[in-house]
Amino acid sequence: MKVKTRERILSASLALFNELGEPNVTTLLISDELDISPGNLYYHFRSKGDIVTELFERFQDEIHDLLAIPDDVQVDLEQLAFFLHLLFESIARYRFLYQDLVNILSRYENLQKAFRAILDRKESGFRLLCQSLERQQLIRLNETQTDALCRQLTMTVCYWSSFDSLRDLKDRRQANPGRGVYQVLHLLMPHLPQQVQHEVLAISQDYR
Amino acid sequence: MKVKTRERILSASLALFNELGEPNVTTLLISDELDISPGNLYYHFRSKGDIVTELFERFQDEIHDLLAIPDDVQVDLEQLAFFLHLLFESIARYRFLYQDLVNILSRYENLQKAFRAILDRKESGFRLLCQSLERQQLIRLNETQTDALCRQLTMTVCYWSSFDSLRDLKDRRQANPGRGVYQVLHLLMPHLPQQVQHEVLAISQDYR
DNA sequence: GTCTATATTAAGATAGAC
DNA sequence: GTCTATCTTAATATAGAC
Repeated sequence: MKVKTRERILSASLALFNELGEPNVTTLLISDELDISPGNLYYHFRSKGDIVTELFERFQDEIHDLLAIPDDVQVDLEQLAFFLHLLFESIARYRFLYQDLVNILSRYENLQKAFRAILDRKESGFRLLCQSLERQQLIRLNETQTDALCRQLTMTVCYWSSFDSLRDLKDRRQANPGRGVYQVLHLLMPHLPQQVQHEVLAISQDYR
Repeated sequence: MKVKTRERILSASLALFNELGEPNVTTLLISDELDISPGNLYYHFRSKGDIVTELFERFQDEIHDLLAIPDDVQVDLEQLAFFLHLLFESIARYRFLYQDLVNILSRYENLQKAFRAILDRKESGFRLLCQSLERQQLIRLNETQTDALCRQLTMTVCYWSSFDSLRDLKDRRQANPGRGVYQVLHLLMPHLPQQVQHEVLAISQDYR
């Protein structure tokens, strides 16, 4: 017994949730997957909701660390792309949350407030990053534009992977965070000066 | 018995699906709402899936008509905004489909192909509209930009209303298509020449 | 900590009377 | 067309032995 059962339950649940969708995964399926009894599973978690909640908390911690952006951050475009990559990866690791968001938040009401806080945190993060680009004269936005852009960015990181996975719902094992980075960079592109656009275009091709 | 029961079932189901989420609505709840027996409901529809499928087909018809855009369409920006408004309204009327998309498509596999076709149709529609704007010199896009933009537009009309409704999950009765139009117009904005931007900004304020 | 067996609940669906 | 009564299935969860 190298890895504790509790931990194995969490990791198997996460894999199954992502692959099949959380509502389609029963506690029986999870215990089957691990070759343990359903009773054993319920010894470690008092309910399926507790598993979901604990996974959510781990996601929350990850995202919290990632979005701890200092007010005076200086990022170049390469670093920005890398940040986006990490963000899309985090979200992809817990993509089951996003794929049936309304359903999950309505069945596990305890997650609603925290989830909204994550969205707010994302939008604030994008705002800081835009400001950093502005300080470097890499971008020029008025307030209205910033609002719309940051909201659009927040929505895109939320839903891109779900949208992308509609192409083939068969193969849900993998997600491709690179395509998301590509898409987001193209959201910024039209706001950049000509020569910077070419630079970003080159970066975006790498992520494609 | 003015309105036929079958029709009443469809319309009550749609309302409940949109408000509570399709997975949270049981056949019993639907029949309760209409003060008919569950047996009666099953006389009219052989399964809950049949109700979902029929509602989907109505949505499909609506969207099909709306997206029947001629190749050589000429639209000004006002008309474009109005088109977006109609599109967001159609989607809002059947928003239950989008709010738990992965879940619904995985449980009703018969809808997958048709749903993907709708997405393709949307993207093609946006492509035609972009081309129309280009012919009028209102916008200037290369091929890469057009691809990224049309994909972004498609994703936005899909998920905007879900995203917007995360603000307050309590009140799911209403959706506000105007905010979506605003958001989409701001996606186009940076691609437009200065003076046109002001015009679109004014239009977008009306929809806010 | 883990198992087997079982209770509980609820949803989807059907049968047969009216 | 509509009702009542009931069946079937399956998921969440618990009890008690090992």
